[in-house]
Amino acid sequence: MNYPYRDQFASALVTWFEREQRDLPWRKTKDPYKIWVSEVMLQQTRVDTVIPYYERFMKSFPTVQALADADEEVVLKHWEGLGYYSRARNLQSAVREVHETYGGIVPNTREEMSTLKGVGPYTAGAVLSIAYGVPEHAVDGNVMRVLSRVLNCEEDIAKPKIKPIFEKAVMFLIDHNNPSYFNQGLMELGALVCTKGKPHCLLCPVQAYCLAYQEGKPEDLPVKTKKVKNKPLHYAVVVHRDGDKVYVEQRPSTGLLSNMWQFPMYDNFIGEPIMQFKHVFSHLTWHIKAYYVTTPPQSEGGSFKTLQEIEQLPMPVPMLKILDFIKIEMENL
DNA sequence: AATCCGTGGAT
DNA sequence: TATCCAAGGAT
Repeated sequence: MNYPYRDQFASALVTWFEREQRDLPWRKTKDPYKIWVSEVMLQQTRVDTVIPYYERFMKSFPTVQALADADEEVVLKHWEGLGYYSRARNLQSAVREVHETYGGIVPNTREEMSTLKGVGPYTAGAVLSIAYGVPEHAVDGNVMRVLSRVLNCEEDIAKPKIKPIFEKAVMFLIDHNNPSYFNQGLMELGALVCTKGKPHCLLCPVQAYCLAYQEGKPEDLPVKTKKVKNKPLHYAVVVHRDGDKVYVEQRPSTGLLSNMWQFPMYDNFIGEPIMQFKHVFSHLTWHIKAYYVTTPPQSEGGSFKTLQEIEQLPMPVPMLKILDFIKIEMENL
């Protein structure tokens, strides 16, 4: 590293974070378990979205033991609407591992943490630094963007080989007196000041130490290529009704929306749809036509349940839309 | 290395 | 409307 502002950068960043940090629920604690839960929820998910989920989750599962003892279905219900549902299953699996193998104490080394399901390089570093004060890197999307500017890196940060470079950079820059505030400061700076569109350089505490700013083109960074093609899929979702009960089934334990509940999905169906809409995922789009029938389902494995029972089951957002519709429909019977 | 895995807000 | 993408990880 030939970056000349190491100590000044770290000092200015930590001082700024002490003064400007947002008041967030998970910043009221140093409980490693609670920090861990927050970090998993925050993966690829916005702060404002996470807050109510985090509050509700902590009321129901305030400790490692509480989450370890919970039913998976109840945990998934708490995750409903957050997306990436494998996070919830992996988190509970890992928490059970901590409960059984580590006596309920979240391990404080990267080696041990990294063995836990759903804990990757970022989450391990975040928990270690924030909860335990261990000087470990926690490089997320914010940090990639901030460092690409501070270090004036013109490489394509979408390339997998770049991230380890920034992890080494953090280990070089990190404030050993306050790894927690250094890492959080880096992320907070990316969220509030060093934003992706037009960064607010006039408000930046490390403007004087930013190589891209010195070059006069911080808004041209980072360079990031990517193209994800979204594949359209057409489905018929059929609501089989028998009296006051409706047929629901659980999705497989692997793949898209694993273990979530749904109304049966078919490639095609004859009749007049009660509603139709599209639901966009990261890499595919469901084009849904929903149908209402009083005939038995073709599929097996599910069962007829009342709406009150169905409301207790974790369902993905597109199924919740259909559920809302038939709730109104069946109230009028 | 490239894909898969959700959702909703911002532009 | 289309695109990006937000405190990533698993395969």
